[in-house]
Amino acid sequence: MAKKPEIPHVVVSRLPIYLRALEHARQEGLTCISSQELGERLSISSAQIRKDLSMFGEYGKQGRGYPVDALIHALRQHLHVDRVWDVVLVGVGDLGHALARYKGFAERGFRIAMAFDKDPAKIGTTAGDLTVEDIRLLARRVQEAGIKIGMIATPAAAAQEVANLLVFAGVRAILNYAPIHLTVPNDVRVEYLDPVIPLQRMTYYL
Amino acid sequence: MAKKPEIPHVVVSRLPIYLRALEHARQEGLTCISSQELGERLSISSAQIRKDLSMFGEYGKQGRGYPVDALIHALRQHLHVDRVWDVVLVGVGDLGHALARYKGFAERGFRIAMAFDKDPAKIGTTAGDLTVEDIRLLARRVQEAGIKIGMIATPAAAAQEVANLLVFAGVRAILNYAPIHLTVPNDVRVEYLDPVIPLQRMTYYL
DNA sequence: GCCGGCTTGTGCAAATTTGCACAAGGAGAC
DNA sequence: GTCTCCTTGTGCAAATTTGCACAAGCCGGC
Repeated sequence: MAKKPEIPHVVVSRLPIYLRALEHARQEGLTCISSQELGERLSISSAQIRKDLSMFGEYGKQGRGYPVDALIHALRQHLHVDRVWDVVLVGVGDLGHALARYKGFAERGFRIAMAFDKDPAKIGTTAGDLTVEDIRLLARRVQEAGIKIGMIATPAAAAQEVANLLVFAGVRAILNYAPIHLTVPNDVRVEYLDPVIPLQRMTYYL
Repeated sequence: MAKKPEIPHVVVSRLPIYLRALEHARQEGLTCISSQELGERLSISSAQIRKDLSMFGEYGKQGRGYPVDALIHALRQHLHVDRVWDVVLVGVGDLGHALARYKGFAERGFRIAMAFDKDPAKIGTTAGDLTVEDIRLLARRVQEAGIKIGMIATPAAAAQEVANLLVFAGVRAILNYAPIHLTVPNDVRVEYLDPVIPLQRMTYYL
């Protein structure tokens, strides 16, 4: 299943956006949606959407558009979110707490299964419905649970070290809230969510 | 000052990343850094970095690299973060609180100047060092203060309405944490920070 | 002053990504 | 059944983005 060569990453990166929009459309009661309608909702050209979706199969019906339910199902399969992924959270400050309590993860296929911190004052306290554990236990706990996804919500100074630990524990995908670039092995993916970066991208145009 | 035609957005979008890395380098005491060194730190090719930077002027010195201080200064100017931007926060739930208390904004040129919510139970309470105000006062307050940047941390259902309100109040750049695409006029920029999107981008490869 | 070692800035080519435009095909009206 | 309307999937061309490779240039050592 060599996927990278087949599907360019730009396309993959748009799929979750399509999925989210389709789920909104379904909630509105739509059963079928055209690439044009979807494109207008997302400010993406309809040709782009058709070409992207055609890489995974012919889900559309000429004259009607795409059946919403079937397409949601197909996208979930391709994105591997037709299951629930356990996630490990590291760093339980303000942001970590907000993440632990955020309902949006569970609704869309992710479950924060464990939370770690290195501050003794935090260990043993609760975050959402989790008990914060000692980061020294992370490797074993994550390994045993087979968790593949980590979220880093620590200060920048600790982030690289935490990343190393996560990789060591078997994590293959990291969502990094800390404002720093992480260096990881090639087979580990990182996505960044430093809020200042998008702000600075916008001020360029102001 | 027609900037869009001159500098492609892909380039602009990398500048804040460079800036952040340069600030880290400076903290380490580096006064000069080569495109290769910077590229290795960011997993970006050195040619890419040289080409990006060359669009703004010739800051580099052959044989040595780029002077860190001068380049930071120049990037800040081009990104318009050589000043402090006031930001208005809408939605003071868990996430909104975390944002209001986050120190990283102030350190890098942004100040959350006001916070609004529509829940009467929250209005008047504090978030960080702000007092939460009634969203019905938003338009006037934001307009008077001349605030151009907004952050939306409300549930998805309210986000579009809030965006409309912000635009009406004169906001020209929106950072949207709600998991929904926003439709705004062409001269308004939006950046998205729904954490589930990057997670789903990564599970494709797991 | 001259030489060797690095690094920049950039012309050019390759690769990737987007968008146009249309043949093919399904659905409903009558 | 036939006709009309609408939308998909895609070949091809255009536009954008990346990367190579090298001349030009600065620095420190001798």
